[in-house]
Amino acid sequence: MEEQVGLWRKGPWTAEEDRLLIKHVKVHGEGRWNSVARLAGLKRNAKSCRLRWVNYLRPDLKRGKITPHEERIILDLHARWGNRWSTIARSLPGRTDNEIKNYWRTHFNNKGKTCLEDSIKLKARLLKRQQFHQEQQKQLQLQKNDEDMKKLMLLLEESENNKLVWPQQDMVPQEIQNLFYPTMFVDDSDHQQANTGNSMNEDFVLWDGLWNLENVVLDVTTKGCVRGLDMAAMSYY
DNA sequence: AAGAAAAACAACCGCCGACTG
DNA sequence: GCAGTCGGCGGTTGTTTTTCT
Repeated sequence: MEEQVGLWRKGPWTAEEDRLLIKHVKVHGEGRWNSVARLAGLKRNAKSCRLRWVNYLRPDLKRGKITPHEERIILDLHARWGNRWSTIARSLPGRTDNEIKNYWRTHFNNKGKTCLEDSIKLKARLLKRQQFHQEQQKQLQLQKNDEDMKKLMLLLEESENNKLVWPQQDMVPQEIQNLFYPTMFVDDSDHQQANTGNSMNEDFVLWDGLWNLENVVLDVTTKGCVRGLDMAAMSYY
């Protein structure tokens, strides 16, 4: 058995190896990884075959970046479970334990770095994100202004054609009111939506909280380290 | 534009628990 | 009860890609 170990191929998988493994699993299903190599004609050991399938070839895997929503789940579950990556992965369909583990290590595991390094990097990252955020807001506002102006021109044109007059403000159509006095018509339901609604609003709420965190974090990092999840979470933002 | 540093990704290793003969 | 096998998990390392200076 020992002499066979030397025969196992190592290193990156080739497209042909992937094809053989996929074909084998399609026919025989997952499991019995020890026989996979023999049956599929692969020079890979059981562990390597399983890992390749689980982490890369499985059809239900989700590709692409970890979303902010997934990130929050990871943070939350890591606070609860610690490094139990497979447990965390079960709450994120399409994501593997390996992926989550790598993501955590890259973004949150700052062991061994000094507080000064943390604070400098944090500051730079915050500034960058803040600039990006402001730029995004500016673009949105410009776009909205443009649309509003078009709407307004249309309505005015319509009014002129129909010779409409609005002698009192309460007779002004709601659309026109909104264009002129948008802030006057924000009601509570809007705020509730901001707290519980779509991801866009959720992100704004999150950002607001995070910008406020900046001072706290920088203050803390000058006095000493914050340990555990909080520091990890903050250091990312 | 180029080199350095950081981030992201892929894969291996050792350990452990469950299962089986 | 025990040894061997298998599958799964978490830690770690190596490689590639992206970003920064």
